[in-house]
Amino acid sequence: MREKFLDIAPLDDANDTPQRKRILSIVAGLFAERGFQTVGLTQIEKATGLTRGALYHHFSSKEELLYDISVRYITALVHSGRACVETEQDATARITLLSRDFMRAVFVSAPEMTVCFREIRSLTGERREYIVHMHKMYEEIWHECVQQGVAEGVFRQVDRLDVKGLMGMYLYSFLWLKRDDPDGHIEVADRFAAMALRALAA
Amino acid sequence: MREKFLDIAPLDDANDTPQRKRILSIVAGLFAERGFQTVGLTQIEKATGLTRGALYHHFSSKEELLYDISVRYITALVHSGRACVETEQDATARITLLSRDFMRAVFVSAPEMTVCFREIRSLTGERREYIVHMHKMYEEIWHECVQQGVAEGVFRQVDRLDVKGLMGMYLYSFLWLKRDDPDGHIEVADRFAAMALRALAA
DNA sequence: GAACCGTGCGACCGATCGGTCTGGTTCTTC
DNA sequence: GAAGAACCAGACCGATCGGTCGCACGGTTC
Repeated sequence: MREKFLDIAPLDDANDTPQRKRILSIVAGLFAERGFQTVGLTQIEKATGLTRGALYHHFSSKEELLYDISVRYITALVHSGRACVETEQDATARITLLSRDFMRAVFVSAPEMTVCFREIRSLTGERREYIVHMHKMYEEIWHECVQQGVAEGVFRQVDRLDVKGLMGMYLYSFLWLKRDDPDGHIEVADRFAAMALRALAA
Repeated sequence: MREKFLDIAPLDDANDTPQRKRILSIVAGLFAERGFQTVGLTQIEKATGLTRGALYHHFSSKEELLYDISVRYITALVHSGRACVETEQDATARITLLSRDFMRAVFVSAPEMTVCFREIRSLTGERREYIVHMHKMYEEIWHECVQQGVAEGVFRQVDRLDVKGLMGMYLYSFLWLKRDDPDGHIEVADRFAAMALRALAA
């Protein structure tokens, strides 16, 4: 599946300059707060302190900005999700760790996550397909974790619908998670993990 | 709280003509599919078969279209939610009925629900406040149901965070619920109710 | 000092945006 | 038959949209 998307730059971020990163971070905040379509290039100019020419020196289109923000976030999430699965052995511990990892991602990358999940429709063609694909990849990580628990006998019979329910519980958090409490997301993660484990228990 | 918003028309839909309803339904589909900001008046003209003058005869602005779609959906949802609570006696039955009612709303009013939950940011001033207020009202219905279960002793100690988790599980469904299966949402509702009851059980 | 290059400036482009306005037609209701 | 609601046709408004282009500045390299 990956080779299908090889021509969508950038799949690696080796060509990331500090300036590019700075722009992406600022623009992620704008897109998250006001929405991709609402934010005009004039606002981006003001927020970054750069003019149009300078912006188009770093990026080839407004959509590329959106894609770069999204692809960096979702790729990092999938990678850290896989790392969680490899770290822990039994299904219960894996779910707990995945829970913490996701809430941490929501906490530290709230704007990027908001943009990545709410503005997919503004992407077109292969770029959109790839982000959708990565979303599915992440859900797959949870699905496999849950199925492992079923195989171990600690979870009841569970299918994709139950996993959708879990994902919803977690995803919705980007709309209400408090940003001022530096440890709040850990408590949320543990409470949600407890709910998930109760809902899945054999 | 209600009197605060009395000057936002329309709070009752007595002045709803068939044509207004037709326009709102079509536009809800457009907004849900492509987003409020993306859809221009030219597209609305094409989709409704009306010209600009005719549209502005029925509505005073594009934002009013968005508000009318949202307020009708969320008001109906809160009303039917309250009816669910009044119909059933014990907390378990109430949750089960609320679950069915919500999934039915997602099924029959998917575009309106999508618009109401995803395009709030494009509303301004009191209109936005009112829709946000109604969202809280709906969450309050669930919260009270859950607290009743706690008081009855059938649920464990539960707070707002757990309710947020439940709401997320349900809300997310508008993104993946199948529209072709006429009874699919009932199965989803019952499965989700079962998950909720497991997660809340004492 | 000439050539080059990464970076940035800002005027400018055609297209489209939401919204207004004039003028006229058809239909129902009193 | 007067009134008025519903609607059509479409020119027009100022503003803004995403994007392009030619040029300038400061360093490096030869």
